[in-house]
Amino acid sequence: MSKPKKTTIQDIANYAQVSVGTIDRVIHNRGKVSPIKKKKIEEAIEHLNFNPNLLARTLALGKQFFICTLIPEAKTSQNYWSLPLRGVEQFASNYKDFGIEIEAHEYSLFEEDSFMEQARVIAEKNPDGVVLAPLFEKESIQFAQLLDDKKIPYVFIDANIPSQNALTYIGPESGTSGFIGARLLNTLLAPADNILVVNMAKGVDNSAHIGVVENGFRNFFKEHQQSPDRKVFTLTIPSSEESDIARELTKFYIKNPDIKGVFVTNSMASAVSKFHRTHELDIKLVGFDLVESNVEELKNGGIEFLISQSPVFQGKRAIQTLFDFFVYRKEPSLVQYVPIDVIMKENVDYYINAQ
Amino acid sequence: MSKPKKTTIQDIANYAQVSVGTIDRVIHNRGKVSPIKKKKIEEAIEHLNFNPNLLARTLALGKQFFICTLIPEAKTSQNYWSLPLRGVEQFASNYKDFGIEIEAHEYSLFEEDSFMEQARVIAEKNPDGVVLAPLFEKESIQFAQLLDDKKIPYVFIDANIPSQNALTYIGPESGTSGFIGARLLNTLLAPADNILVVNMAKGVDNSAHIGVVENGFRNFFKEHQQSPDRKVFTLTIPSSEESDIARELTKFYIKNPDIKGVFVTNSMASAVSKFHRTHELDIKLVGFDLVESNVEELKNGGIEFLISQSPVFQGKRAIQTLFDFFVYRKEPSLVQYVPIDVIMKENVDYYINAQ
DNA sequence: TCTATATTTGTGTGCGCACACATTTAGAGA
DNA sequence: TCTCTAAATGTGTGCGCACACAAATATAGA
Repeated sequence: MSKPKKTTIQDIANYAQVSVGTIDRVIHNRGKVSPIKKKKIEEAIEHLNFNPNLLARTLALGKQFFICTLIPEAKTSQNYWSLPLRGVEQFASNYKDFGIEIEAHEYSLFEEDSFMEQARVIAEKNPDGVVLAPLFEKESIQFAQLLDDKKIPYVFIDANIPSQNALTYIGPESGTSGFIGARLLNTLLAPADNILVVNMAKGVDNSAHIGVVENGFRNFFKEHQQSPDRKVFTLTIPSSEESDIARELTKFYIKNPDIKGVFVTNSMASAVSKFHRTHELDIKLVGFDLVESNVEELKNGGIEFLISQSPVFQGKRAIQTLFDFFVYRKEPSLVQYVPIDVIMKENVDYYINAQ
Repeated sequence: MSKPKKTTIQDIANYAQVSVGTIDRVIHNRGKVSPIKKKKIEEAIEHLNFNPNLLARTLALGKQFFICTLIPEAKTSQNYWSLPLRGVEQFASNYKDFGIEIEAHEYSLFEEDSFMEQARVIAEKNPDGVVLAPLFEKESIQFAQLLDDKKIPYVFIDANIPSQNALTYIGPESGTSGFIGARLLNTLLAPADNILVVNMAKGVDNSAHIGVVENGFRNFFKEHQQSPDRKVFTLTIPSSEESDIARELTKFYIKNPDIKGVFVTNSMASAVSKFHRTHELDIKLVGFDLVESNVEELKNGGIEFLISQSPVFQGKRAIQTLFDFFVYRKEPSLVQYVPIDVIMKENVDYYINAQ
């Protein structure tokens, strides 16, 4: 086996004729070093292509990084929000010897208070970093500012609030998700078929990104010539209970019996699909996220396409970004868009297995 | 910051009242240890939940892992085969301090000899592991058996030869790729539209996986009711030169002017697209791989869908599998299918950026 | 010129583990 | 009971680095 021995601090010391202590000083910019030796050392580093061994460094430092996550609760492993968490844990377990410690906190998507409470708990713990899914806009801004004050770096995942000072945003470009949804639905429909967009949110006002998705969806139809007969409706349901959804859909479809395609802007498309099947409605459906119930409906044909936004990857990347920031002092780019996957019956299993 | 100190060998030593040397013996199963102490130590390990610190272990061992890759040449960074290589290098650079060393070897997709020659070179170097894209079936089997003899573990990527003893196969389930291609093309066409499958290979006989893709494609139409008027043709072109392709297509389209959709089973869909555009043919096109020329045609509308098989991920995973095998003695599963991504104009940029 | 004090540089220890080697203990033979 | 050897266990060193502390050198003040 070829052994191209890595160059070590000691090699630099020999080459530059100084002791390792001095080298340490120039590497970390601490203490005083005479300009002459400093230059000599820098040359040696350059010449011998020295890169500190991260293992040895980490071992010597013995630092611990304590990171808290604050994302919606995932009651079962099939829930969407278990996926980013899985990514987080995957990375953390790979790097546990580097001293990464994760503490997961959850909030309810339907209770702003639960968000605030967990935010407070986290703030008291003074973590080294925070991973945040800022789905409640107002409360998230408050929390972000608190973290700013405490100089605790945080990253947003899944939804972005560009006005804040997050280290980075990792997630989809929401508008494009909507746009792609429109494109997919459009391939399934005749030119004049009517379309319905279904939003589910307690108050869309405090979850701006849903609006962004719908805008993206509508933009597709603005950009592409449409039959003047086609209409695109919106229905907002302030709940994600199946019974509520069924009631609102019934009400809507009675008034508008000619809907041929539906786009659901959150991960509850399965509820709509079940309604369609129950009432034997032949309506094409496009939704979001590979949660179990959606996958089931995808496989039985109730949903045509699901859009997935690399949830596991988001979690993984979030921790990695913080890790690189702590260990390498690497400043991430402000926005890290993730792949927007198009999932259908035929490729769904590969996604589930690969995560 | 909370500091849940990891338990170390020394902790075990104190708890079990033995020296670290003895613990080392039971952990690595070397030397003799009295049953009594052995049991005590095992209990301590269990009780204190001891996991050896991988950093310290790696540092102490100072081992180097030398891995060779043998995949088709990528003349430019835009070539498909630069992507798995990128994955390989990404992983290797992340883990360089763990002693991973990569040497990349290439062969020409049109010269079996170049494959054999590089195989020989690699064999002489006695690497610790090999990553192989076995696109020439006969030669790959030869090489695989040579590696078997030398007890050098190897992994297949992108294409599989199940009869061999590869540590694992990492890549798509090729049949499904074809099936998905069919599904996508089908959504774009009217029920009776005729379809053409284009293969490009010097000899399809020595590249079995192309046949598998086409079979998958045709299976879709067997499984789904078709108009009896629809015909699915196959055209095999023994070259990937644009001029050859144009000539063969001309010949074919003159005889069969009613083709409405084309499926190209390798990464050369762009050549077909250019032909279509030149001759103002309105034919829907589905192909493989995010190579630059394909992306261009995708964006200008000449290609409707591209199927991508996580090329970067494949490379990354290949090295990771070998690494885990060496370091943790982890036996991978025989087959690791990767996601089959559906790419269209709207989401293509996110893929390119995310890799 | 000789202290007293900055300034600059060098040395030693530990991080957690693997491994060679030293030391102790148990068992066999006389 | 004593010696000799094998079995069992303990100790010391190094991996490459960070950091506290010790040592050496330069500078200023008298």
